[in-house]
Amino acid sequence: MTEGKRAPVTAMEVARLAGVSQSAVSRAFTPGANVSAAMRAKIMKVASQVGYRPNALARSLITGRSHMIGVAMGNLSNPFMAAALEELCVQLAHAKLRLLLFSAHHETPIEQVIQYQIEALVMLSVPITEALAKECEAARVPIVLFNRSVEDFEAPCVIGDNETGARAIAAFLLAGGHERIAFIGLGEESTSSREREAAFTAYLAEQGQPLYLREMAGFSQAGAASAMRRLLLRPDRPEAVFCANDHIAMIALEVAQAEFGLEPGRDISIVGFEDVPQASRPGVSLTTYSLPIGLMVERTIEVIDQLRNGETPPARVIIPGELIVRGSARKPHWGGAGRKPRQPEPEGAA
Amino acid sequence: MTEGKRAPVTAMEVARLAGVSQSAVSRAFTPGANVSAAMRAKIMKVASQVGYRPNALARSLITGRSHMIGVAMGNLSNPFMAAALEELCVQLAHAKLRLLLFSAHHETPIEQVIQYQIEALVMLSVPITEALAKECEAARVPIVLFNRSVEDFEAPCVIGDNETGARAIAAFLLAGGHERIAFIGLGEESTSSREREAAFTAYLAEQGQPLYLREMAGFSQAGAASAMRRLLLRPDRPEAVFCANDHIAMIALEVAQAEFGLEPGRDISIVGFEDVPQASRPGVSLTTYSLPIGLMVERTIEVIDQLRNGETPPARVIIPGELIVRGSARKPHWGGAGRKPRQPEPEGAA
DNA sequence: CTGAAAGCGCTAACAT
DNA sequence: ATGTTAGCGCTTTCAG
Repeated sequence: MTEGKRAPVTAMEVARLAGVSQSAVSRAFTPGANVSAAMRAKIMKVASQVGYRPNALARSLITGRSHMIGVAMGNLSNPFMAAALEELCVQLAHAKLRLLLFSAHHETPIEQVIQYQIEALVMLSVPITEALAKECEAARVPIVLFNRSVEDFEAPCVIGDNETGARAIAAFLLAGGHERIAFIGLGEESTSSREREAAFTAYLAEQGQPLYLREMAGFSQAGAASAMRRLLLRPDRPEAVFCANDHIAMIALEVAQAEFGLEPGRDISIVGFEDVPQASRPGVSLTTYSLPIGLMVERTIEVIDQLRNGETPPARVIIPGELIVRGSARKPHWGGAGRKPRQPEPEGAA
Repeated sequence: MTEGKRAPVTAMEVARLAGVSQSAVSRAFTPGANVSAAMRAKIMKVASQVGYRPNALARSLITGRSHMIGVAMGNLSNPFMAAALEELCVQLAHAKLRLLLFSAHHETPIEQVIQYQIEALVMLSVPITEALAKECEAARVPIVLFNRSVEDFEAPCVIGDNETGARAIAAFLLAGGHERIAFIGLGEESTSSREREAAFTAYLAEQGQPLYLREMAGFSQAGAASAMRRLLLRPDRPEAVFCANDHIAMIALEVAQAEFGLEPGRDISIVGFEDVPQASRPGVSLTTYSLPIGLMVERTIEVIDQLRNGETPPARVIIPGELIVRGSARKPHWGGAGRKPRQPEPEGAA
């Protein structure tokens, strides 16, 4: 260990080198502080020479604001989750907040995260466990739910307009003249899936054409594929299938094409929810209800900021989307529900 | 603000309540410390009653170890990246390390992350910019490259065996009797793409059958699609296309099917690299070279730990994969390169 | 506007 | 084995 592991530069050293007090250095690095321009310039010069960077940990310790936000994520193989996390990452950075990531599955101990003095916890489409809720309450860490509703626990949530979306899809399928209409859900733990299903079946029932069949995909690719297979193996297979999200819908699409030789949009209609980037790809062309991730994240950060400032955010922020008609489902003859499909946008591949 | 925002419990308070010194409380919460079982029990009891949790920030300040690892991610729409991040998240948590996430694009200021005293920075398949390298060097934050090689900057990296993989694919395609063989790369910034291409073309040349065409996808879905279109629009279109990664390959597959009516494996052969979860789906069935993400992440964390302990990790860790033969490319008649395809594994859909 | 002094909550020598 | 005493690097009164 003869390695010259020189200690990192502190404000004290900068102060000495600049011939000023240590608190002057602190002020120089504090945006709205009471420092003369001359002093600040002098300090900044020395600081950059020696490569000084304020220690955020020490600062947080004294200000009581860590600027860190915990994010609990579920399975990233759902492209919507990946997109949401990415957007959250960008917008949090823009709001000068750090993102402390952990996996909600795999039993990551939440207390480990809380110990880092996070100022809020965002649940990315994952359920709140009893233990987690208690820990957060005790530590006074507010929780924000993204793309998921509250259940027994009280917390603000930011979600897409599941009801309007599911009803729009039901109307679209009915208008397309479909008779046997099925639904593939995610699972009972998913509030989004439940809400979408409820609104969907309610609308169908209102129109005197109740849901034909119902399957659950669970949270695996294989589960989604088997759910679709069960549907298509029926003697009278459904004419249309509404899937609780695009991820399931895309798998359903593949099963219909690859295993049953059905052409989506002609032999069978498949509709998703969320409008993930892949949905617009040539080989997918999924009809779906879009959820504006950018806006959802924006509102989420607003909620976080309110929480950080001791204000009371709305209990429930619902973001409207729109029906995106592409090729995976037969269109009504009058050609009209929803807007015209969006163009594929530039999307990363690295 | 009449709200009872009681301050969080400190070790001092616990000490008072338990009638012991504050350092005793500290010791009680330090695994290998010199405390009697009785004292620890007494303290733990009081602590849990008042909901005390040690402040990790204060601890880090004094120990000089934040236990935080910065992770710079690129575009998560590439499923391999999503899977890698997820695995990293789980394994870092298991190693008692926190994951501070930020986006390498969108110019997130790296210094903001460094100020949090991260102990290492993992670059998830994203390039190191000049500025970033300098900042990290000055702050003495070691960098680890994941799925990406070094270029002008010196840093340990953990990568898949691009050379062996690309050569295996080339051999497989040659054995399949393909003559016009093309390559779609990611872009010159991607070292993985470059390495895979180099080994691929080298092997083809060695066998006296040089690469037929070469296109670049760039980092967008649209770019990958157009690259494939350019290839297929040729009067003598390629018989086989090797794509630098599965993400590109899956888009190429869709373009071939949806826009040109070609059946992969019969009319055209398409091969990817990495073996993402989607590659095994029924409608995709992509022949590819698998990269074991779990192992790659494991080795990455080993490197991080060495760095944290002042040891010198290997400059380059290369993880072997294996050729996964599925249906997207014509197989050799002698039926033999590579192993039999893996079964689809349970994979999240939430 | 600037400097001195008092901590933030905790760990790590020191004593005992 | 336990308590006492210094700080970690910084912000924030409080004087001047």
